[in-house]
Amino acid sequence: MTEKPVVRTRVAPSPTGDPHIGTACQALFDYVFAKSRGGQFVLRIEDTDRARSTPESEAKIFEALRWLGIPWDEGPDVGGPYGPYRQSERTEIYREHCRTLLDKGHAYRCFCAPERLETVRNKKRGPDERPGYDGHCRNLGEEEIRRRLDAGVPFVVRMRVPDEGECVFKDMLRNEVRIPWHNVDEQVLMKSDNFPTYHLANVVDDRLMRITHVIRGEEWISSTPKHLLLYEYFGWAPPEFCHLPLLRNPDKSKLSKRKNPTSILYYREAGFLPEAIVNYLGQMAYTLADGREMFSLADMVETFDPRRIGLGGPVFDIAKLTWLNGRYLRETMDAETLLARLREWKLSDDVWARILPLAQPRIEKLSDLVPLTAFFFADRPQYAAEALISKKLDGDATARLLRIALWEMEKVRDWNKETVQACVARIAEKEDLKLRDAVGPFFVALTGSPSSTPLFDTMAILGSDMTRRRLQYALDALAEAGHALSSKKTKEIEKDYRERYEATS
RNA sequence: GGCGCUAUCGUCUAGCCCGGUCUAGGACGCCGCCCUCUCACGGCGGAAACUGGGGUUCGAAUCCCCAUAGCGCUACCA
Repeated sequence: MTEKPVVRTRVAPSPTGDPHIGTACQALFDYVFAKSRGGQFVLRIEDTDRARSTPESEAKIFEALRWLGIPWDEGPDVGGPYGPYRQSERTEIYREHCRTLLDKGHAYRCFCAPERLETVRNKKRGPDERPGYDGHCRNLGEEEIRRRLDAGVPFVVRMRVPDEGECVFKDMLRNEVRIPWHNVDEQVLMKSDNFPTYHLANVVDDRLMRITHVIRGEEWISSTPKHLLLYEYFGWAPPEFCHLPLLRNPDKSKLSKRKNPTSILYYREAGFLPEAIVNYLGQMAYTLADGREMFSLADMVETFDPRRIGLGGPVFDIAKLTWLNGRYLRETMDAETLLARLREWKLSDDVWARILPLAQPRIEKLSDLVPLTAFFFADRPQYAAEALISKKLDGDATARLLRIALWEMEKVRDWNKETVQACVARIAEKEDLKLRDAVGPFFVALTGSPSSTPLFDTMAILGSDMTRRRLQYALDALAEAGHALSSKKTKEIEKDYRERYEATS
């Protein structure tokens, strides 16, 4: 009797920015699938992009998933038998596997300069041409390779892809997917910094970590042939593939922070409950057979049937999430529980201990306190859009300032009073504004009033996610008041921003 | 442009695999009414969808083909 291998799934986020609601959704389905089959769920950190990955972002992923209550059996923080679970700690493994491919002739070194690749990429290609790389270094002679290696010419390793035939694979949720090999790019496997790309690392790790079911976003369908080919090159049996539809913005495009709050931590700050979010996410492209709309993670595990996963990309609708959240608040807790939850959230002595020193000098009666500090506990402060505008800064200038601030603040890694102050000061300087004038719109956007607790302390307490969300709200308010940043205008600002801010940073 | 995926109310969806029971069901949002010291909750009701065209069939939301549309991928990002 052959024993069926234990079902193992994984979520493999890359720690570049805020923990994304889409990652949570994918993690949820991976988790539920594994658990419904008595299996294990693994968290792996894909930090092979060393330019963009940060430890702060990784920590936020743990925090967000833990807060949501989706536990992992193995991961960088808890360990496990197939570690390490952080790709940056597995580089030697990838290098070995890369050597194998090179030795077997399944991969080749490419010495092309980035500039050349740029040209190749931008060249308009005919319908019969392979996308991506043009195969320039595909058949270099031994000698030629040696010569460049000796000369220290930087190179990448690319996988070889057949010219003929097609890749046919079965997706758990779809019929056969057929993609002609001819349309598959000869992807880079090893970058010139000697780090692997997603494609190599992902296949090697899934194999070594005994992943049986790759449940991931639909955006990966077109890369699946590459992955399958790698399994074949290594002589490994591939796992099952299951591509989940992507969460969408209200305009149906892939869910993005441009158009929606996507940071899980923002939802926490705004007062959403983890069980409501998990429940709502479970409703994205999925329904329980009995039609229940309120269900827990355990309910989902108990009844999970992957065949009930729909394939249309669901729009992430905050209004409906809000309604569901309200049901949890009023139907699942008594006053005592609610109070405990409120304390767990923000109404704690710890938080008050940070707020009080800012508020005390500004009150004359005890009764002044709550009105003065209410905005700390709100999601969107209430104010008229005109309040954001001043003589020094008209509506358009304010919009520009806030837009730039949003970009700059994304880059603040360790969010505290000092870093945030430096950030705003830098913007004021670059925009040639006195700090005093620049700060006005921030006060209103963040606190709802031009006079309030000190800005930078306030920002530190609100936190990165909520601060940035409120700036976005302010931008929305300005847009409604006739100061919308068109996408053209935004592009102009962004170009200008990149030139003036990044060169010197 | 190329390749791929998808397609039921504005949104999340049931139904589709195993055609008739679908005058297409539920939920969010919206509107109206009721409850009520206000508001909210709750209750009741309403407007609102099978993308189009061809087949197959006695019969198609359900099966097939084409068109269209949306989305994704098309990086030394994942």
